[in-house]
Order: sequence, then structure tokens, then C-alpha cells
Amino acid sequence: MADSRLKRQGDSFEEEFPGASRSASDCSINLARTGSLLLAELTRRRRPFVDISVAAFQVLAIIEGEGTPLPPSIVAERMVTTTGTMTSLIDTLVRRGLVRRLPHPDDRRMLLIDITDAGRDVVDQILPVTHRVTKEMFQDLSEPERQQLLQLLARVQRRVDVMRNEAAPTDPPQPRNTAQRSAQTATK
Amino acid sequence: MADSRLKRQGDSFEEEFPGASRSASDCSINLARTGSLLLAELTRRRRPFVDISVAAFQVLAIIEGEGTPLPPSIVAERMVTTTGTMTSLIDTLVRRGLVRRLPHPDDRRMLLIDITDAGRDVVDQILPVTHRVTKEMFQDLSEPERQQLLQLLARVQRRVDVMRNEAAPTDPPQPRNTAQRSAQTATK
DNA sequence: TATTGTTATACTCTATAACTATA
DNA sequence: TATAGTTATAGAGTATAACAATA
Repeated sequence: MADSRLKRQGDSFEEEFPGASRSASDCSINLARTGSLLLAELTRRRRPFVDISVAAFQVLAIIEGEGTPLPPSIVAERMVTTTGTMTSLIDTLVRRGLVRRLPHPDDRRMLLIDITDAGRDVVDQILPVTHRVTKEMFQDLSEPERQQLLQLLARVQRRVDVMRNEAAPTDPPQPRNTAQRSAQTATK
Repeated sequence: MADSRLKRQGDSFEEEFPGASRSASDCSINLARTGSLLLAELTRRRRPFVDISVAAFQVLAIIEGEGTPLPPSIVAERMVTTTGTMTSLIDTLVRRGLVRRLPHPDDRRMLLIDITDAGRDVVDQILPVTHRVTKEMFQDLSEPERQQLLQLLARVQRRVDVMRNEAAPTDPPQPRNTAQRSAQTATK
């Protein structure tokens, strides 16, 4: 049985990793962990209704949410993936009859991905489950607390977005102080 | 270029999805999204140093963090995956020389997965990068704000953990009100 | 009988590079 | 030349079911 308590770095963390911030690491681990837990549980609850992968549903939701067909390149951009990956995602969805490829009216190099009635049915089935489960997940947070959470997330999102547009530096950071190696460090 | 603003449900959201909570959905989408962004950016920054998957590194970090070899079933449980998946994850790590399989001293049905020196080197290389990047990601949040974020996450985590131990209900939830179908609904 | 781990199988997601057709 | 998308290829992660060894 997985442990539901917050994961916390140990007391010697900042000695072991010179230049690191214990609270930042705690936030990072628990943010990633809570997000994963959320997605995993949503997927589990959706499965009895419609068995579709997270990525495939994302494509569907992007097109359905837009309300109009979109080129694969745009969908790929929003999902932060390559056009090659998008091709096979669309292949999967076409095979299941959930989207179809239309020629682009202006530029014959391009396509438009359109959602089918069956695809819309899937979205209509999944979204209510998603919303019901979601409501339950956040039931312990008051309305002001939710807004607070959103504001904190927004600021992290903005910062990470800036970082995404920077080249990843390749010079080694402060090495680990292995003299301080402890038995409880980072189990995720 | 991906949009870095918060994703928000539209004004007609709660009419379109009777019984849904707009703020809960906003929290869910942005929590999952921020978590994914974080992980993706961490992976991108780690790649120049060591090219290892998130799942593979997780195995390594769990064993290294424990400080002593662990049976595959325990690692699988902590990662919320099956033993079959764990077998192939361990296969990958053994192929790269980062872990090794040892016989369990007490129960001959079991194994112990031990991290090798090379595996420890990988962890020692990756953790400092992780911590440096993490510090940058949360630089806009003050120390009290970080603690606040952690407390909010803890409460969501606890609730989701309760839900994980319940059977997934299979009765259909409140249907979508498709008369209210809008053009901007849920792009993630 | 129950448990631990492996095998076999299959599917999905992912990325890269070479290719096409169009612009 | 540049762009949009596909194909080919490859590898990783995931799950399920059948199985062997052991308890």
C-alpha cells in the first residue's frame, strides 16, 4: 500500500546537496507526485466507461474543445510532441473511428483533423466522469483555497515555461556531498 | 509555442456539466499540467548528463534512497505498477549495468535488486542537476508560499489516496448538457 | 493453495531520419 | 529551399495471462 503522506527531504538535505533548496525539492516531488496520482486515478475511473489512453483522449479533447478541425501540427504543438508521434496518435484514433483526416482547403500540404460523432460520444462520456471524479478529489479544499492553489501553480507554470525556452545548460552543477550520504534521500 | 497561462473552464461550464465544480476542474487540469511540465523539463535538463527514462530512474532512486537492496515486488508496489512491468524495467537496468539481481537470503522465491556502483554514479550525477533545476523552478515562491503549497497538495493527496482504495464506480454520472456545448471546453 | 517472479504476447507512446508532395 | 505530413525503424513502458519454482 502506497504511503499517502507528503514526501519530505531529510534534515541533512542541504548539506548533502550544496546549493539545493529543501523546500523547492519538497514542492517539486509532491507536485509531480500529486499530478501523477490524479491522472492515474482519473484513468482508472474512466476505464470502465471508455478505454482510451491519456494521449489519445488529449487529441480528442483539443479538437473537440476548439470546436473546429485543426491541423496535426497545431495539435502536436499543444501537446508538446513531434509530428511523427502525432501521425501515429491520429492513426490510432482513425482506426477506432474517433477522428478523420480532411484535406486543408487552402494549403494542400496540410490536413485538418476532424472529430467524428463517435469521437464526440467518447468525449461526452468521459468528461462527466472526469468532472465528477475531479470534484471529489478537491472536496477538502475550500473555494479560497482552490484559488490560492491555482495562483501558486500559475507562478510555477510561468517560471517553468521560461525555462523551457532556454537551452538546457550542460555544465555540471554542484556535486553531491557523498560524505553525507544518507539512507533516506529521494524515493520520488 | 505553448501557452503558459492557466487553463480555465468557461463561464457556462457548470451549466454544461450539471454537478461539476468549475474550480475543482481548474485545479485538476492545472495540477496535472504543472506536474507534467515539471517532469518534462527535468527530463530535458537531465538528458545532456545521463539519458535515462523517468521510470528507470525511479527504480534506481527508490533502491538508492532505501540504502539497501529491495525485492522487485516492493519496488513495483511503490511505483504503482505490476511485477511484469517491473521485470522489464529491471531487465533494462541490468542491461545497462545499473542494478543487479541477488537471491533473497530467506525466501528463495524472491530476489533482491541491488544498485551497482555505476548505478550509484548515475544517481549522484542526476540528483544535483535535479535539485538545481528544481530550485530555479520554485524561485518565485517565498518560503511560506512553498509551505502553503505543500499543505494544499497534502490534502489533495490524502483524498486521492482514499479514492484509490475504493472500487471505481461504474454507474454513469450526470450526463453532459450538450445543448450548452461551447467552443472552449477542456483542452487538456 | 498462494506467492514471487519470468515469459510470451501485444499494444501504445515516443523520437529520429529519410522521404513525398506541395509551396 | 522550406514546410506538412508520412513511413520506416527502433526502443521504452505498460498490462495480461500462462507458467515455474518455492512456500
